[in-house]
Amino acid sequence: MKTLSIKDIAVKAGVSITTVSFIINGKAKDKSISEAVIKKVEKIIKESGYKPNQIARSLRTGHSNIIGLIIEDISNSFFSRIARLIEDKAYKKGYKIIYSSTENSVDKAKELINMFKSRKVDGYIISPIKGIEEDIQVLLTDNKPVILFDRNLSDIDTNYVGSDHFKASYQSIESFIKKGKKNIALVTTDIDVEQIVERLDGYKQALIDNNIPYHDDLVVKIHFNQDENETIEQMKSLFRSKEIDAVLFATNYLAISGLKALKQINKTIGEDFAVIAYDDHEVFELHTPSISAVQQPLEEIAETVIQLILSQLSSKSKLENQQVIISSKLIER
Amino acid sequence: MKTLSIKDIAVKAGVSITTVSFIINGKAKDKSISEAVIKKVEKIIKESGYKPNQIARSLRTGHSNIIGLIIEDISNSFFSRIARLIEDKAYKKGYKIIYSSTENSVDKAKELINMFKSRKVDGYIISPIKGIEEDIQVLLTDNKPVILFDRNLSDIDTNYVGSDHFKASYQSIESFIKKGKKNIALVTTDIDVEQIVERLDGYKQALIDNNIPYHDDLVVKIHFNQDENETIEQMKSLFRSKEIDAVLFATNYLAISGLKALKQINKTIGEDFAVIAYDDHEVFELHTPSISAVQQPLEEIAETVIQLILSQLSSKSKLENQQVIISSKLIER
DNA sequence: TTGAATTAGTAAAACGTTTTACTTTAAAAT
DNA sequence: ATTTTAAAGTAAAACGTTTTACTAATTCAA
Repeated sequence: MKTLSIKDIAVKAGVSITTVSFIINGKAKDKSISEAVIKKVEKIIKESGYKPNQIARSLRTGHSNIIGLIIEDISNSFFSRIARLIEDKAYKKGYKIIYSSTENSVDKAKELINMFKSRKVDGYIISPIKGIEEDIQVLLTDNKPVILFDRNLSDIDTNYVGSDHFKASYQSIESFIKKGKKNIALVTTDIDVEQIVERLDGYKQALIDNNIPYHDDLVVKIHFNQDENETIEQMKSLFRSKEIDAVLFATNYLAISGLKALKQINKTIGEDFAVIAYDDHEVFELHTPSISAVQQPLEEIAETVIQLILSQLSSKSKLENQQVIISSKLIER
Repeated sequence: MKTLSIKDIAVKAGVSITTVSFIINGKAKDKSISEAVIKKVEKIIKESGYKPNQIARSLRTGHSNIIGLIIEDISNSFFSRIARLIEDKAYKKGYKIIYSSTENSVDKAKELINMFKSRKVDGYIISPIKGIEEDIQVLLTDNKPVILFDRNLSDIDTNYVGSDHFKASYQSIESFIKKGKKNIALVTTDIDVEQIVERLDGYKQALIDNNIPYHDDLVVKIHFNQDENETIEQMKSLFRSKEIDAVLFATNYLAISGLKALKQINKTIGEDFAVIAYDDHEVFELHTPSISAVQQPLEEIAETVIQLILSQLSSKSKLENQQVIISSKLIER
């Protein structure tokens, strides 16, 4: 069964393609198509189950009602939750989301942007990595709405939604210090993205402000994408060799690996060993003892992102760029 | 800056559009375009950064190199992990994935199928729900490759990849029985999908085969999409009111809620109260005590799905439908 | 009663590709 | 010296829409 085209409908209704198109797009009134014709055509459309070919439509109009979402890794719960929220909200406004993971590869990120571009997505929501500034700039000069989230790119002047990573990190370390911790470690990753750097800066600054010397060897940078077992080994050696009494994990998956490491060396979390994870995760609430975590307000972030992009999409004139910083919450458990 | 079209390239190179098209599509040799022209055109393409408009391409060719993936909920780690694996593998073969969540709504699922259809995706990977049989059948009569996974639809004759839910459930219950458990509960959901039904059947059959009477009130069906707190309350009343010594959770998110419930009523898992979760999750490994789980072989499932769909896509003739059942593993912790 | 305005609708161009069927020139075969 | 074949390339149709500019018929105004 050949799929129906607008032409088939036109023929069946005995009117022109133009007329059908006007009716489909709600412009019938405007273009003075009679009520009778409208009814007749609509009936035929309903009965036949005709659905306009969006590809043809996009080719003609230049837009797609699709928003591209580029994230680091959909299997990371932070991103998958954000993605779900964004998808939900976009869907309600008639937009679809295509998403794809960069896995922190600059090449893949560039490729994704190109793919989205050649598929004529209407806007971009990107959790960016360094090295794609140029590509994003091209989108901007092309007048495409771009919203960065989670991480900012300082060289790029566009919209950004994120939380205050510096502050959250700073406060986490301060909470350790208030509890009398002295040897506070930071386990982070080696990827060079603003949000990770800020977490490191917050760590450093909190130490300095509290007259605790900063020791390079208390900061472990785990190679992104490395095998988890290796990560666990690295952490075990950190936890064993140093007199650490507290550790901040800069991402939730690092914290999870960290918990595994601690379990393996039978080190218990408690009075003399405190832990905070960045980005909450179900594991932390259920862990015994439960684990404190920096909780980013996912719902708010998603809401802001989608609201920003939709207002860009609907406004004909270029809106002013906005930087929205939403506070994180330290959930002490 | 207007975006470049194939025509711009043709003009710049002083050749016809046809020639450029042949070169782009690697048909230059075939169509006897001289080496010199090929080189020249390729150089211009490289320098100008021209990327073919995929929309126009799709309109003309009728395919998109996009595979649609329809799942229940991307924020569920089972699905997000599968999605990531599928995306990865598809990507390597030059296919992109568009995914979207149904949230177990028949209407949304139908809408998604329609959206994918009107966007001319080349194939469909669907974790289906009851009520969309007709829509899937339409895809099939339309000769589109469809792979169902995780759950099968018995009315539909197409490809399916999944694990043996009946068996895994059966074995889980048997393992309880071997440990001397007598009052074994099942916490499941009320959604009417084959995979959930099979888990219930496995539970029942294992009891029967071991001469343990089946009690209706040991099976709790949690309403899908209901607020988690309500779920937790329901579970608390189950765990408190009955003399239960073991419980199988039919999904990982139910198990997580269950663990929260247990924590709230201070019931500890151990000698006289055993737990198994269906679908593994990081929580279970790290929980104290760690929680046994039925582990579906995600990698294998993803691999099989993608391999099936790719072979369908590349073969001109209709291939025979395959039902691939991959065994799950009960991880005893 | 004529010209203007309104109503109801349509023909055809355009979006950017791919692909079929064709042309022209040169080389090879007879 | 003619015909055949091969090499190198191109014109134009087609994919399914949207949209602009148009026509024809009717009504209205003066």
